[in-house]
Amino acid sequence: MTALQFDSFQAIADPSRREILLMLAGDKKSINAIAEQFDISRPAISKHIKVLHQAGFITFEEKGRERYCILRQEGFDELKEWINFFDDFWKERLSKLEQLLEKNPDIAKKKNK
Amino acid sequence: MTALQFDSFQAIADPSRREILLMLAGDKKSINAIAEQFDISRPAISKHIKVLHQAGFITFEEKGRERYCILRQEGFDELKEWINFFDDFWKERLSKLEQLLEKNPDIAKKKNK
DNA sequence: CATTTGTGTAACTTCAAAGTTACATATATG
DNA sequence: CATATATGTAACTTTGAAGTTACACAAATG
Repeated sequence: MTALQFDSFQAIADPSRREILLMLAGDKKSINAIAEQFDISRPAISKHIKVLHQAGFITFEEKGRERYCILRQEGFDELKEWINFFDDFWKERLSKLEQLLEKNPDIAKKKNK
Repeated sequence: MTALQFDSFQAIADPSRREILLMLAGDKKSINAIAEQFDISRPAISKHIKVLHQAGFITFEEKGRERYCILRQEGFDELKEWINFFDDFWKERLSKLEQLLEKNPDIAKKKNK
């Protein structure tokens, strides 16, 4: 893989990684516990975990030889802001339309050319 | 490319495609008008547009030989729901903590072991 | 009608993501 | 201490995403 750098958008592009995040919303889990739920090999999961960590979605809690993965709220911030931008865009567009209709109520009446 | 299928998560994983979406938030734009803003070739942009369309982020408005790209609100729904799921998760977690603190106000006091 | 313009796509190349197996290492356990 | 367990990682393979160039074609324009 040689993951140079993963931003949050790339990190969640992979279905397995999204699946892992969902699992961790239930509870923190060890790498092996996560790997058990998948058909792919344990090292493959290990790499996915690494990507999620680099992208800021999870932190670790070492417990002896086990490493527990824990969801990290801040990892979702970039995505949330991105979505919010477009959300605001739609809202603004709607309010502009409403203003327009308020001033020109006749626009609402369908005109055939 | 031979894009088999692109879900919305994969669609926004590419920086150029996110850039295109931002551009379209300003106004609808023809394929060429979009391509002009990028260093990559026009066919490359054409493919990105195709992906964004397949993923539901944009629609087209044909105008003679020009094809205008228009942002489509529904394209963002899947992402929004995904983010909302985790948002709710954090909120619920916070409210549970608050409930706990309300019943056991002494937990808040730092205890050294 | 000939030419220019806007776009789509096929064929190809390159590169990195995602998976694998094999091995290393640290901790836990009998 | 020997073994089992949990994990990381190097080396390698395969696949598909992203880019390119070349070409096709329909619509606009002189």
